[in-house]
Amino acid sequence: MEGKQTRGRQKIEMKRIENEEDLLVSFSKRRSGVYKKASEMITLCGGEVGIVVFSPSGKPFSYGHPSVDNVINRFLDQNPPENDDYTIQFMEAHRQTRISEAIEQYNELINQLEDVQERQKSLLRKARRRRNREHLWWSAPLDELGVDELKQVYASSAELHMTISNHLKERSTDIFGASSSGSVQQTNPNFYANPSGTGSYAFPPGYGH
Amino acid sequence: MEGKQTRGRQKIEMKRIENEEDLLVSFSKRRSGVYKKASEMITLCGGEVGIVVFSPSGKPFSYGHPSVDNVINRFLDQNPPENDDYTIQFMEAHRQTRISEAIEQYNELINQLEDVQERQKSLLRKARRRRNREHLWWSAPLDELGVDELKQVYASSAELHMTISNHLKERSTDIFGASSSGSVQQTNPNFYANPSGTGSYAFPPGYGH
DNA sequence: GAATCTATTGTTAGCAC
DNA sequence: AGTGCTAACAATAGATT
Repeated sequence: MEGKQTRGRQKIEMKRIENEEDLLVSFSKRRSGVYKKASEMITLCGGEVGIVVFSPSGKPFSYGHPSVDNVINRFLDQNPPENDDYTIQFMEAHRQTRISEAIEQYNELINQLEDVQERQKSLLRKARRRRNREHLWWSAPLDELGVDELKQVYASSAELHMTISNHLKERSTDIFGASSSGSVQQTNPNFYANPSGTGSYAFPPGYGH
Repeated sequence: MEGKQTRGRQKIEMKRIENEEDLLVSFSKRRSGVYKKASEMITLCGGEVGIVVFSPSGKPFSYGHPSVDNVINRFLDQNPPENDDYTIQFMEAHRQTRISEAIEQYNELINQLEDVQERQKSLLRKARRRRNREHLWWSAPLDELGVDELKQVYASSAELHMTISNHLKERSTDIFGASSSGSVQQTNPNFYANPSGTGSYAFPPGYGH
């Protein structure tokens, strides 16, 4: 019999927990703690919150009110990251690039296709998160483009057409009159983008707002 | 002189704070508290975290390690929402729709253009969040499509071409031989999507994982 | 491993700046 | 709108079941 039943809460150093087992337990507890804090905040003060957590082993968890997706989408909607934008680049590429150059870039892209295959699968999954109400997003810019830009996009759309045509030809289909026929044009689903930007780091473990 | 300098922390009911001023202070403090808890969790246990908060007044805040965007993107990447997907719909629309029907739908869309103008601006902002490495996302599906699907997309790309052509014509440009010339085709940037899905609610204020 | 316990550390309501 | 104070609450490390 000791004087006390437990040692109670012990002070711990704010550094990574060495013991892997303690670490896992602590992670689970503290994750719940974070959720609870967030929940209390919303209950007391209103507003919305979305939390995404990856465990040390990479397993994803989330909490949100009204829902994670809801809050995240609202956030992304309000935070156009900067100019590392797909659409901006799409438009800029066409603003600054002649058609012939665009075709060149397109050809480069085709050569890179295999290299980015894995990445594209990821992107496809990302594309999946678009909601019903988000249809037409890439047609929206049309109304905001000037005539010159429209011309460029026009050329680009032709490239898309051509790309698909090539896809079809490569699969040896003859739907459009084998490989000849008339109206196929130069096509590109998209143009060029940066080498692969380094993620912009924002907040270190030290916290702020 | 009172016996005590302050009343210290008081117990409060877990319901929305009535006094608006107290509410704002509490929100600010508790938001910091949530950040700190998350920060400690990451420091102690590793892993990643992203938190997005909207204040009662709608102002956005965020905290994340390594960065909000980084974690959010990783999360979205691992959580393909379901089948409310833009790309899936895009593909499905072309899988299930004849070309003539697609054109019909396209015409409907044109008529709806003004109605969805505001929404499109939002979508444009969303599109902006695409990163450099995410270029080509909408060409990615090409490799995963069957021949029949490709044919549909081919028709769709033609519609896009036509759409742009119309845009140009409406602006009375004569770049492509005025309004006649040869290679313009039916075009549609995209097809149809659902009326405007209701957001899927996931987590009520009660928390879980 | 997840739930429970408890002494102890950590968080924060109310108030003032 | 954020910071500092301090007493009173609340979260949790370590141990147990």
